[in-house]
Amino acid sequence: MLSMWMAELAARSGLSVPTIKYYLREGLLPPGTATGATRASYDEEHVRRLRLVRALTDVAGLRLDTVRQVLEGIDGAGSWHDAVGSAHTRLGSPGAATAPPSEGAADRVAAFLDRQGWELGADHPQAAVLARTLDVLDELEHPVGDDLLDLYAAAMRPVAEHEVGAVRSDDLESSVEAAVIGTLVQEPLLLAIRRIAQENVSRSLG
Amino acid sequence: MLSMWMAELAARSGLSVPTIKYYLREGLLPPGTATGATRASYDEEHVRRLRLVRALTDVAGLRLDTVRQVLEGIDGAGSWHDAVGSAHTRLGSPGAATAPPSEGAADRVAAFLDRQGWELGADHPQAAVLARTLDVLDELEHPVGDDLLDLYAAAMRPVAEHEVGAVRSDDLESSVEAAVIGTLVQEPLLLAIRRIAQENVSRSLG
DNA sequence: ACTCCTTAGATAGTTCTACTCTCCAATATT
DNA sequence: AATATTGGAGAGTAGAACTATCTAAGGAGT
Repeated sequence: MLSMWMAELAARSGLSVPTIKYYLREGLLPPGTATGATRASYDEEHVRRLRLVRALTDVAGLRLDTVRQVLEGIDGAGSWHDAVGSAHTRLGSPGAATAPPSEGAADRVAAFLDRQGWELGADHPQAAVLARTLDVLDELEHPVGDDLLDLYAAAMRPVAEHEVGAVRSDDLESSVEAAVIGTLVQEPLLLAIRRIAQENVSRSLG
Repeated sequence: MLSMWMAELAARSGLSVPTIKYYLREGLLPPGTATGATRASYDEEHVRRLRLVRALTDVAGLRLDTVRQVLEGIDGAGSWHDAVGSAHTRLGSPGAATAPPSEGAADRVAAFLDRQGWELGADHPQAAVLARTLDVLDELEHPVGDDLLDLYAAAMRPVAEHEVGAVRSDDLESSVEAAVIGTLVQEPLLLAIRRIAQENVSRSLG
């Protein structure tokens, strides 16, 4: 099964032919190899790419233009670190345009990163998400303390170590793709488990 | 500042008057107390509610109809556990309609919950999210092992205990609202910290 | 060679979400 | 009395993600 036509690509990916054409137009799927003016053949890579696109939209909840940027990052990345960094740079927060964080929140985030021994440009999007979320929690009169941030960090440190260590492949291309999957598609697992844990803890406390 | 008119509610919440009217129509904001045929007065609760709505859309990334369902859960909940359970029941996955999970994935989730000593109806939405995500990861040829699930559970257990323990208020109403905030609005904090941790671990490994 | 079917490529239309605008009559305010 | 604001209802709009239609060019079977 080295190559296939559009109809089979649609069948293998579970998407309709018009949807795949739309993804081609939007630059989410590289064009097939043209075998004439009205024919192009696709291969296994195209099937994988389409499945990844759907995972990033349906499971990770990304918008298509974000998916496109993340995929461009995959295609251009030279290492695991590049790929993850590139993906994170393009992510920001799930919702709408983020207002700039307050100075106080930015300072708290800087102190937090310092406490954890983590280096990160202060202009990194995830630092901005952190600071902005702290602001929103303050506005909701539900401020979170530095102890919670440190607890989150303590919880995520071994998780991150395991996840990064799990992707030790010689194949750079698939390793880079695995980085994005491991970061974005596994997020719902972590959140679902947190929710389940919360429900069980709260039940056990009456 | 016991009560205010629409114009001031708009100013205090940062939303436009038409948007607030829209939220009233959609049942996201309870109506003010009418003081005549063309006048209604709003209070501090309305300001808080509007801020919560924006936090749930902008920060937690929920859609408005999901927000409405979650808020209805708050208004009807009798306990922390009820509120969180109700919110989780209405959440499902971030993206589109979820296909039913495979039998194998459902079995793995059941075994996982059993290993962790967690009780949860097999029909609980978060269990379905878990199973469905496992299926998607398999389809992406990026299967995750039970060890990762157990690692996530070990990481989330102390987090959940701290979070649930942090909400010990005598005021039931604000406690129930705090449950939803603590669950949903704090999610971006956890995810951002995971991403930052991943980047630092991967940098430290070269 | 002839007919039928599929495809690439382009354009236009649809559905859904979350607003945003416009009106109107009924008040408040000045 | 003149002006401004509000509640309520309906229509209109912008963006995202498809979906449908059309055309011309191949290719497949006979």
